[in-house]
Amino acid sequence: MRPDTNHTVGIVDDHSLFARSLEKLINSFPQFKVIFHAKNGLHLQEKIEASDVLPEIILLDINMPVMDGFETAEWLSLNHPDIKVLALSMEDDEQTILKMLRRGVKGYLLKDIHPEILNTALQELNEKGYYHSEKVSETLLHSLTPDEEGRILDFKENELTFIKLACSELTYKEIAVMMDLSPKTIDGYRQDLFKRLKIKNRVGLVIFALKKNLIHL
Amino acid sequence: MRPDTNHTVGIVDDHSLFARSLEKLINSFPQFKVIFHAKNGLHLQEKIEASDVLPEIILLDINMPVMDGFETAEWLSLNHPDIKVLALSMEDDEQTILKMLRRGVKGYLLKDIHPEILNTALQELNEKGYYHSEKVSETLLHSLTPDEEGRILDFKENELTFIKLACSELTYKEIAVMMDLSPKTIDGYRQDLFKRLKIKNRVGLVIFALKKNLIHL
DNA sequence: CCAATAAACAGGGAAAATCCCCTTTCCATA
DNA sequence: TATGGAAAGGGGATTTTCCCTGTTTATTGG
Repeated sequence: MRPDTNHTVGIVDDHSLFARSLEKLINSFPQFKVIFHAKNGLHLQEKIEASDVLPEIILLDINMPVMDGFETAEWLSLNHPDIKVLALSMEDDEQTILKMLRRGVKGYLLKDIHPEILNTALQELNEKGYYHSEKVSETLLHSLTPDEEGRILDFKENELTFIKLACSELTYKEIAVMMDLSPKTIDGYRQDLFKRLKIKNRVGLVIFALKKNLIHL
Repeated sequence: MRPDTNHTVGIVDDHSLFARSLEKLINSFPQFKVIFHAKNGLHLQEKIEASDVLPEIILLDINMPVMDGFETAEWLSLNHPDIKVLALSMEDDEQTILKMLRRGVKGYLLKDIHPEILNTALQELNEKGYYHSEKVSETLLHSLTPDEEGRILDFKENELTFIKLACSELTYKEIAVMMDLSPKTIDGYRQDLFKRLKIKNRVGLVIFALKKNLIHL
């Protein structure tokens, strides 16, 4: 751990006025310093690939043209998994939050930001590696309880991989090979999921997975 | 046709500053008058369902929290098909434009709006019932030519219905019944599409349909 | 520690659905 | 009349789906 000063922050936000005031706010915190702006995901990629000094934290707006927050978060988690992403967004609906969390985002803030909250969030991101507001924790909890149709959405790791693979043109046999399991085991997963999720066939599974953001197109 | 004055316009737009300047601009046109604002789709529903004097035209922002432009357009086309919707959006990518057009939007404007263009658009909406910028016409044309993978995306009506039904939990037999065709004909559609679209199975079709926005979740 | 229980994993077998290649019929229309 | 598309069909291979059984591997309570 290094001294608690001069942690670097990047901002990706479409609304330039808002972004600028954010920057001022952040720079007023002694430990943090904004090192760059980007107005969308593409712009961010360029900036990151150009410079060699990377920010430790990135504030990421979800609503952006060109390359939105979801795509950007995905790219960051793949290419720079060590950068902690704090998502900013107007929407506080469960789906959106889950979508971002699944893409490896480390924190989530609604956009009407109080200085103290932002400060707390940045602090916790640094110290604990994540920040969860009550709203987010609530969502996490909620996602583990039955959905509107009374289905349990708590999947085991293997089930989740199966679902993802089933949402492709792969055959069940091929899925079995990929997961290094017997085709019969795969069939077990399938049958169990169909029953639990009350779906009739593989198309149903694909649709379910998409609706619940278990997979992305 | 009634005299060319005082056509009513509704605005649905998140960015309140922008929306307000839009309103001023529109009210400066002699023939048009803004009768209400809504800050998102839900808000719009309430306003529409409350009042009985409906706008003839609605300017609809695509990027909105809570209930976005796509959903809103869908709702409007189902519940108020006679209201002409002019979509406003930052993004000018083909997919987005097509998505809105498929939802019955009558015109599409990029958001950096020149007063004359807006005026033209409103005029044409009233006179011809639609407004197409060069960009949109271009997109329409483009959508009928082969896609990135060299596939032809020009579907006949029956094929389109088949695709949509195939993206559900229905069986091919059931689809045949619904479309009042022999199962063998359906099988013909299936086989032909698989070949043309270079896909392996029904899941592939679902994914294709979603990517091309032929269906919505 | 051991038995009871649960779970993940694997198999057999059969019916249904999907997938594929090919032919025939019908009909519009150039 | 010829051409081409849409609809319908035959027949067979493959895959999916379903139900039931059995084995192995934790896990937990006594």
